[in-house]
Amino acid sequence: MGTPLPRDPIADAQRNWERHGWGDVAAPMAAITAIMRTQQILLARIETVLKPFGLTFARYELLALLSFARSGALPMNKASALLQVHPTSVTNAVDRLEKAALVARSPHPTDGRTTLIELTAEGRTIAKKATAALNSEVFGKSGFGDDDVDHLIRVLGAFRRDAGDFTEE
Amino acid sequence: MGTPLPRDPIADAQRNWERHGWGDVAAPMAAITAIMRTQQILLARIETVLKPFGLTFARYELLALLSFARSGALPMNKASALLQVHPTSVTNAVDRLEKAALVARSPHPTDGRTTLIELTAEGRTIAKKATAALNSEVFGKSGFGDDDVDHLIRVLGAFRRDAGDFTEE
DNA sequence: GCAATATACTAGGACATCCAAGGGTTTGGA
DNA sequence: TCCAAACCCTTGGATGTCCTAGTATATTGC
Repeated sequence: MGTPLPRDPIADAQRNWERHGWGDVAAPMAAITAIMRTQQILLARIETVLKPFGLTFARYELLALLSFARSGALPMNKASALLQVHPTSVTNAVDRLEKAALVARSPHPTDGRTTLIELTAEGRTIAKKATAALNSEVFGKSGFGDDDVDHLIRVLGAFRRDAGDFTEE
Repeated sequence: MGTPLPRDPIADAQRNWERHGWGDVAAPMAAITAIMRTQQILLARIETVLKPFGLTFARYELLALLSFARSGALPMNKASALLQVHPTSVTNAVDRLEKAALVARSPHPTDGRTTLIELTAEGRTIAKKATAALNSEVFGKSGFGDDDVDHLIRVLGAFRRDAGDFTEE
């Protein structure tokens, strides 16, 4: 946080790994560490853009997901699966979004265990505005070249598939 | 969390973006979302490997950093800068590592504002063992091909530089 | 049909991250 | 010299993530 470092700390770490005889895994270590740090930077940008809307990334993701659902509503367990987060994280996000009147809980018509989450009118409006802001301020200014974007999607997609996120494609 | 999805949720999101007329930023959105999810998967793997050592990734990073320091000690603000996290996060990590007797705080010899963090003998031992475990269980099995690793390092390195992480190189 | 198993959500706890503020130490300009 | 500004660390608060249990509802199998 703060001023730029004179040198890339991850490149330094990679050199340290090599110097200690772990040259065979130094590069993957550096790549993985770079992914962790890049995520941190991107998350900070996203949170900055969402803050004026009273949203965090976790809450925005849920809103965006709901806004694309055919019926406009989803069971919590479905949201948990699609967002790939723990069910309790969804409960947490829904609690806060409900308090902000952006979503509403309703009982599932046939399964008493299930709770449906539904966008309110205001939730839909906020979702649309927040998406527009993210598109113009973050996704539209990622700094990645088109080729790099394609490469990232392909490589990370294969990684996620191998990790068990999904099966097809 | 749990069973694989039948389809890639990020690819679905990308299609939704395109369907709503945001085709110009759909690909970067997908790439960024993939980075977020990949980080989540990698972090989970890392935490699993570190758990037997009583470490989290944040604490491990600090131990590893100290183990490469010439003097074996670093000021907290230096650690904060190199790890690229908020100073309070370092305070938090040091508190817990100190409680586990893996590091020790000591006053800076000439600057009364600064606190030095130093590895204990046990801290050094644990750091070495944890590094070996991560090397064999995570970095050595990343699933990324050599070319992909090089590409990630290069592309994410440029991104981090542009984001202001560091200057040279 | 009823008990055993499985599923869905929530409550409580451990950790991590950041921000805002506060108290102590140094530095630097008037 | 001396006080304001800058710097360093810690505390307290808000969020998010996960895990472990616990409660309620469904489904399955005998």
